[in-house]
Amino acid sequence: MKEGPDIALIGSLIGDPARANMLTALMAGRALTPTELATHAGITLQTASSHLSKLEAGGLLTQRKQGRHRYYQLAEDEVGLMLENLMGFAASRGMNRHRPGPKDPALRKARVCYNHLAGDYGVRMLDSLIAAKQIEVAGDDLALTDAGQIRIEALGIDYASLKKSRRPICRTCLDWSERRSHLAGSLGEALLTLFLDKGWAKRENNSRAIRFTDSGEKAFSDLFPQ
Amino acid sequence: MKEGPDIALIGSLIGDPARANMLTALMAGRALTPTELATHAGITLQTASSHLSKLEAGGLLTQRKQGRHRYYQLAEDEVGLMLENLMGFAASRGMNRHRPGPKDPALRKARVCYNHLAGDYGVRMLDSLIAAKQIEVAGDDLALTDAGQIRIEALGIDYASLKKSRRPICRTCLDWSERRSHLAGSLGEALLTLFLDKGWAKRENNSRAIRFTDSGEKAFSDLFPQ
DNA sequence: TCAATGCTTCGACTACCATCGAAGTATGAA
DNA sequence: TTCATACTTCGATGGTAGTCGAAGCATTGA
Repeated sequence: MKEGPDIALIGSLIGDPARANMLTALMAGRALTPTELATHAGITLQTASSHLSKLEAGGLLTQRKQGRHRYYQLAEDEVGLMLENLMGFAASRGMNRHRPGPKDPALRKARVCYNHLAGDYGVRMLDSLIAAKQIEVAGDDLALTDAGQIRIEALGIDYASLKKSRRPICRTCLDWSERRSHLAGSLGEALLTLFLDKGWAKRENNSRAIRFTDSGEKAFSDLFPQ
Repeated sequence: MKEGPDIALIGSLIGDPARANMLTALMAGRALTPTELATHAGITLQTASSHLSKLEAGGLLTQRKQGRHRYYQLAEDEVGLMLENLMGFAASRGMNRHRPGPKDPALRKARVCYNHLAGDYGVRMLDSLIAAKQIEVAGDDLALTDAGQIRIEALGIDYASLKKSRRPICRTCLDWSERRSHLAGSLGEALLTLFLDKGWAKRENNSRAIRFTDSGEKAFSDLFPQ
């Protein structure tokens, strides 16, 4: 056995179906009680309690007591991202139980993935950019075209500062509800920041869902026609 | 409860320590044989074979046959990325394997690895041989010096027949309980055989543990002082 | 043809863990 | 105080998966 991070520990935590169901339920972002999570997972409260303490000990969940309830939620954003990544991978392998993606329609429509836009809107945005030849596909990689550069500068995004960073400007990120790629990288982040700054959309609190305003919907459709 | 990609399936694949070790070993990018992977994971070939077919069925690995060897490697780049992501997460949580290796103290002290001596005693033996300049370290490889050759012949090991074989005489093998190298190769095998033949040590049955007799302990310490 | 090597399959064993009933603890309400 | 709710802990059970020995199959080399 070599040195290195213990992926087996995390794997075994996620590997139990009951625990995986609870984690999936918690990915909507809301905090849930053991009773709720037990029904999500189809197990009794005692069993759920045992699972939850293991997940907490493993650093995946935190709990807070409130009256006689205990609320569990994902420990940090990082946990949600790690799970999202796993789900994307699983979905790409056709490892679906029933219907991929979050149950919550709001999450399915638009949500934060890492720091960029995911969900139906995220996929549509990338499709539209490619169709307009502002982003080019080269194998698994994406590249911003000259037209694309002009376009994002017109939107008020500082291309020079994106270029300066070591991070890739455009990257694909597999969307686990849509099973298709959306736009990640520093440009993905800059675009989401733009939407939020312009007031076109805002994050739901305690959730990774993003809600577009009416004017935001319109602006988005104009910018990224289908 | 039933929607969403099946992260439990992947989790359980990664969740077994033996499989996690194999995957970690394969993250270097090279294709490895079942035999190699078995030693990496510290399990027998049979067990490794069973794990490998599960990993292949799960889409994490592919194999190709080449002569009488089978080479396993990560199925696609995506798999490596997913694992890297997991490792990054695990590392960020400080989830490093705190106590690697077998629980059983006897196994930790001395055991068979492949066909040579591993565990604390295995590491000590190699250290001692290097300190006595009977084995030379050259990068990842080991070489028997002239002094070493004389020494092992004095012990009654037939150097000529070792030389004849195609197998390397000295090889390093990473010790999964000690996290350091011990001596493998035909010399490693010959030395273990010597210990067993002289009655200094014997294999516990139904285990890979090796138990040294009192006289064997003494002889070992004389031969390989710390 | 025979022997050696590399690997898989089969069968049996064992250890672990998820599971749930029952009992115990904590909080809040009547 | 007494009861109800929410949850945890304990103990027992059962199923499953990891493990290895033995045997079988395939390839290579002599």
